[in-house]
Amino acid sequence: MNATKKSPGRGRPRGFDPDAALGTAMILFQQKGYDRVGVADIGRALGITPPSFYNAFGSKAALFDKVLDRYADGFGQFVPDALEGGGGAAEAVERVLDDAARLYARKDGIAGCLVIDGARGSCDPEAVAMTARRMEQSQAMIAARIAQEAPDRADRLAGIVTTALKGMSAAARDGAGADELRAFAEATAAGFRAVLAQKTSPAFAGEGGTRTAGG
Amino acid sequence: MNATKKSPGRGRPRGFDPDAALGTAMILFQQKGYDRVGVADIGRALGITPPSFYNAFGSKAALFDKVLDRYADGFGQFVPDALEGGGGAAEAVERVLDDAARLYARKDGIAGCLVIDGARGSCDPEAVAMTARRMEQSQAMIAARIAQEAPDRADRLAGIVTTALKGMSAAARDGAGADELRAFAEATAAGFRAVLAQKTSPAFAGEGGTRTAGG
DNA sequence: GCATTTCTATAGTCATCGCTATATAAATAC
DNA sequence: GTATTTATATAGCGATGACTATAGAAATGC
Repeated sequence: MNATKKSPGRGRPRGFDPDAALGTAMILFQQKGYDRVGVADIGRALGITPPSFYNAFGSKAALFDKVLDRYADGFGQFVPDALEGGGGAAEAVERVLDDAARLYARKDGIAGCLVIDGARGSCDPEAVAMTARRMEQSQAMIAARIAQEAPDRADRLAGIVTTALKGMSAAARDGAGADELRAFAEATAAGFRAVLAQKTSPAFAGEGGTRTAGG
Repeated sequence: MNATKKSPGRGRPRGFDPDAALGTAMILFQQKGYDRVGVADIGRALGITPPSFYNAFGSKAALFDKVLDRYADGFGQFVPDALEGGGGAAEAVERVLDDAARLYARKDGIAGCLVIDGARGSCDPEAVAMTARRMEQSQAMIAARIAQEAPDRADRLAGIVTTALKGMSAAARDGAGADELRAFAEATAAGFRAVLAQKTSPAFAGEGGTRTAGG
């Protein structure tokens, strides 16, 4: 069942380190996205051939799943860290956005968030579902923090934050620099603070906004 | 050179309408994204076979290019329309964001923006470049409007708007409803207004922000 | 040494996809 | 009518990608 198990002693030992391979694969997935990384690419980067790959990881999708776990425990940890940093919900959200601005900016060919954009538009529905599940978890964490101050609007307010993160991830992948991302984070944080301070807003009151709805 | 030309009279007439086919293809590309739409899918939807497809459009990428043009003249027209609607730059941007919130919400299986996400993560660099070019044009339009009030910060402020649009497009594709998108648009518009009102902000003053930069 | 276990390399399978070679059908020009 | 032009259908090409069948190499247990 469990792939990437440690070699227990008997049999020919592995010619590569599966744990280090996860890091290599993560870089590839972040640089190119799920579909554009082939098993042959990974094999070339690791110096192994397909049978070794499948013996260690089971499938490309299973490797991606493990990479996502590793990503959540490492790079993605900035979200819970920022949320738990003290202050009010507005300060917590501001930290999340500001950290994302710094972390999403391109560095060594890597930009944006693997969970948000690693499988966006992918032809493999399995990979898409894997990222979607993680994204829901992140949004739930953000909502839980906001719920401490605005329990009835927590989901809606958390949606604002995750939508902002998606925008920053896409913009970073499209070439936006750290300064540009920080400007967006600052604006969004200010907007979030304003919306949080409102008791209710037109957008929270159901369908009728200030403008007429078009076709 | 010019594909999708009108049949001038001589020769066997077309068994389908290339102009209507553009609309069908646009729907497919919006629903599934560039990579997940095969030439066979389009042929099936149009009731034609590959030779007819290639005779009419030249290639899948060329068809996508035409679809993007049609999209910009139709659906995408809301951006210049909203920008020219009068009022200040803040009001113009608010209209852009609010219209995007309404238009990006899922309807008949279509969500988000074809230019922003139609070829995101695609394996075909040609398709990616086509969307990137259009995105730059849209950002330039937004920047031109903002430059009427803040010429020295127009590009940076326009980047805030396009990043917000990318977030809304991604969120819509991920399942966000119109209400959720409108809440984000409202927050972003408020934040944009606040940043626009500032003479300068930390994010515009170069590298040093309010928080220490980490690795 | 010998059997067992595990990993590895070569080579290839199978499906998919963008695209095309060939021949045929349906229109106009004369 | 015949020639010309254009679009069509059948069938298949060439490349790619995920994955595997087979056999051989390198470790341990006895």
